[in-house]
Amino acid sequence: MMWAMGVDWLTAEEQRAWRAYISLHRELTARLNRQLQADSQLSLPDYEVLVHLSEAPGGRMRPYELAKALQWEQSRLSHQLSRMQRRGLVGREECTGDGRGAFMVLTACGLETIHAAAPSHAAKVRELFFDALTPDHVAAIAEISHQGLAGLTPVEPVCDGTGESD
Amino acid sequence: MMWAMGVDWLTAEEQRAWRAYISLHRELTARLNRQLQADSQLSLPDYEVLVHLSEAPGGRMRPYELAKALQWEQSRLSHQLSRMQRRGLVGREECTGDGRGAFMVLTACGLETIHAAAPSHAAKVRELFFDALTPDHVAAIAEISHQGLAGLTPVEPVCDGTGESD
DNA sequence: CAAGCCTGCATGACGTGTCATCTATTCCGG
DNA sequence: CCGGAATAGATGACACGTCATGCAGGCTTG
Repeated sequence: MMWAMGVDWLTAEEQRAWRAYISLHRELTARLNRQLQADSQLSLPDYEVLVHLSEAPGGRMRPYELAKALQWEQSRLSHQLSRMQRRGLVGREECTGDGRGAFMVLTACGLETIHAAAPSHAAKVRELFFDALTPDHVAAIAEISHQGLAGLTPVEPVCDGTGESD
Repeated sequence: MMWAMGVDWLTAEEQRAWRAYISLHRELTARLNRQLQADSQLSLPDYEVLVHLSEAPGGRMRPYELAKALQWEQSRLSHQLSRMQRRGLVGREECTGDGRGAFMVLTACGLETIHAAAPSHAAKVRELFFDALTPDHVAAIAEISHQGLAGLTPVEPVCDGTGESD
C-alpha cells in the first residue's frame, strides 16, 4: 500500500496554491455571509438577487432574465425565489403577454432590506477584498475574471454530447 | 421610489470585477464537480477528504486533524465523513488512548477510488486553472492565496511535509 | 479526588445547490 | 390548423454547509 502521496498530479507548489485558493475563497464568502446574516438576515445569494432586482427598471424582472444576469441555473433561482417570496422579500406577478412566465418584483420590504444591507456589505467586500489586495492584484483578478479562465467561462448549456471531449 | 442603482457602494468597475470573480469561481468548481461526479462518483469535498487521508501515514487521521488540514468546520467534516462512511469510502476506528476521539481510515475502496479519480481530476484542475492562466496570474493568485486576503484569514498550517513557517 | 472546564465529535434543523423530471405555453413548419 | 420542438418555470429528491446543541471523555485546580 502506498500511502504517502503521489495521488495528485499537480506539483507540490500547485497543490499548495490550489488548496490555498479554495480555502481562501471559502473563508471570504463565509465571512461575507456571516456579516450579511448578522446585519440584515440575508444570505449572499439573497443579496445578489435583491441587488439585481433593485437595479432593474421598476424593480421587476423575468426569472429567466435574472438567471442570465446572475449566471445562475434556472432551478437554483427558482428555489431561491420561492424562499425569498416566503420571506416577503420578493413578489410574483403574472406576465400578461407570456402565459408561462412571471415577473418577480421587489417588495417594499425587499427594497428596504437591500438598502439597509448594502452599505455595510459593500464596505465588507471592500475591506476583505479590494483593500486587502494591491492594485496589481486587483487588476490581475479583474482581468482573469473577465476573460474567464479557459475562455470557457460562459457556462453555456451542456449541449447534447456529440462526443464532446472534455 | 428610486429604482435604478445606487444600492451598492462599490464602483461600477469594482462591482463588475467582484461579480465576475464570484461567477467564475462558481463555474470553475461546478465543472470540477461535474467531472469528478461523472468520472468517479465523487464530489469535490469527497475528493479533498480522500486526498488528505491518502497522504496521511497509514491512511488514518483523527477527524480534528483532518478538519485543521482541510480548514473545515468540525461539523461539516463530521457530516461529510458520515456520508462517506455510508458509501464505504472511509471507515471509523476507535481511538485507544483517547476515549472520545476516533480515527478515520481510508478503506480499500476509498483508496482505489482516489487513485482512479486523481489523474483526470488533476488534469482538469490544470486545464481549467493553471493552464488557463499566465504564469504571472498564477503567481499573483498563489501570492494572494498564501498570504490571505486581509491578513485576517487564519489560513494557518497548510500541513506540508517540509516544515515551513508562515 | 471532586467540580468544572475544555476537547472531540455527533446530531437535528434548516438554508442552499444540483439534477432529473414535469407542466404549460409559445413558436414554427407543413 | 396540427404536431413537434423549444421556452419558462416549478418541483421533489438528495447532497452539501452552518448553526446550535448535546454529550462523553480528558484536564486542571483546589
